[in-house]
Amino acid sequence: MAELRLYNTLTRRVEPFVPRTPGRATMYTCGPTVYDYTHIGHLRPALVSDVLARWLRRLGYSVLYISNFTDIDDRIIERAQREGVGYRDVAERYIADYLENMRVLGIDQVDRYVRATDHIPQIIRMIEALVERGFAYPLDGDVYFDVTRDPDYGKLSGRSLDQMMAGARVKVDERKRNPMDFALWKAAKPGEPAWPSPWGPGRPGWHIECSAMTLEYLGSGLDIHAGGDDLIFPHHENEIAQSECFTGEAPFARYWLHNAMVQINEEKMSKSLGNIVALRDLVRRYPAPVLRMFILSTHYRKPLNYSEEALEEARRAWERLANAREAVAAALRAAPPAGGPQGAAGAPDGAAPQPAAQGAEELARAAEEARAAFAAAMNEDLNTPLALAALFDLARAANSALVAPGARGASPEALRAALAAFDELGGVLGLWTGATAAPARDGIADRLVEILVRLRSEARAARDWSLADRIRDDLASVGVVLEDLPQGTRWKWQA
RNA sequence: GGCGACGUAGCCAAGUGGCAAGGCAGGGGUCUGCAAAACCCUUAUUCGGCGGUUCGAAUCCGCCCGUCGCCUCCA
Repeated sequence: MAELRLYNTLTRRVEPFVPRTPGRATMYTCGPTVYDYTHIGHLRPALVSDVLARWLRRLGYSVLYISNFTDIDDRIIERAQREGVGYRDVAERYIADYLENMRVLGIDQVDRYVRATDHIPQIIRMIEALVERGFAYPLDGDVYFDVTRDPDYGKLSGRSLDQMMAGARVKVDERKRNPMDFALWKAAKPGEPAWPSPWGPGRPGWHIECSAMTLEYLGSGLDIHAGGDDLIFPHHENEIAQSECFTGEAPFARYWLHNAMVQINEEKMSKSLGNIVALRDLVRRYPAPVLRMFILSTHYRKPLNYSEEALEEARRAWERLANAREAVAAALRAAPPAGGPQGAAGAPDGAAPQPAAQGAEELARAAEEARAAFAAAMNEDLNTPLALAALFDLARAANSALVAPGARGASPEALRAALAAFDELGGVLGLWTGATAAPARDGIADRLVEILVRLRSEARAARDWSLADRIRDDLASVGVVLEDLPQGTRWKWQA
């Protein structure tokens, strides 16, 4: 199998993934600052990392994946003061919102979520060491990192200190040694949450918590550090500077992965622009796989424009895959035991050596080709749009086999191979989480639908088309879709 | 002003030197009581524009046009 290759922001190239320790992969993905509801922009890095972790695990890596919440920050404090509640209340509220959205979306690869405020001692120790070694300096209760002490400063974002100074558009704090020095520790103003420190009561600066937590759990030289590309500068640049100066080792992280922004009306979606689409609203309107499909339909390093039309298109595209998968599963359920043990759907190795029909061989081969194409796409910098194309090709092959003349297109063996490919490949992308095209197995609503479907079948048998159509239309109005097949009527809930 | 990314059919989107994947939408056909789903055929002589390199470029180089992002909190 071809090796995994990833685009590394640090080198600006796609390069082979060679982990620090063979067979093991460590990941850290920057999570949100929790001061407002999670929006679709936050979903992209979380989902890309989720799929990356799934793929690494499928490739056989032992993965340790950490993500974080920045739960102390100026905006959290502002919000808490505005609402008259504690900063912790604000953070907890939005952490809960984030986690609930991740749960619904099947984003479940993170081994451990960590919080800045749970690592204050580590952060303080790190700052102390940086001060002792002359990389940082206290100033009126703050502590700043001296960027001129890091000769490599700017290597991630590809800019030099000179350029930054020249292009600086911010009014500089005159007290700092250099305009680009950034805060490691911020002194508390009266009434603000604070932790005791050698420099007086205060709180961590924005970047230090990620360095402290990354080093705490994954150590220096971790494999993959990911996040949105708006974090390249200053957040990740500063993480690198403070971490490498602290440990004396480089690289702090071997591969830096950055996803492009989610846009809306060709403009970045962000809280400051006030154009966010909250996930909590979106997940009520679209099944998880559709939302995953929407994100994964564009390569992670290209901007993704959000629109209702794009979401509807993703819904239809996903339905095509789900329909094909369900058709294969249904055919397998209806298939004769075929000499294999118990021959039920999903029965392992029912390898009865029977001469496969021509079409069946084609389907089995299509399943193999889908696996190969999918793997090749994923290995080439997580090319999920191309990986999806492999699934669409499989869907066409499966559908064709199922309508082949004489029904000779699909042996149980071939069907099992196709279903396994659908499940495994689609599973890497999380396309079968939550809602499926298959009717649920229980629930009073389902049973009532089944009663109506049976009544309609009787009406059809009696050639009472007006009654049959009325039942179908009425069911459609409550979200039930009917399909009359030669074998009988199939129904499902509208995705 | 500095740094960077991108510009492929009606729309979305792969493809980074050898005759332009896939999806959605559209058109024609098959199947169906009708519909849905599905299948078959069809929809870019052309890849923002202009030059250049090459036997050959969407793919490499230069310039131009356009869009977006970062440089300040941001996934």
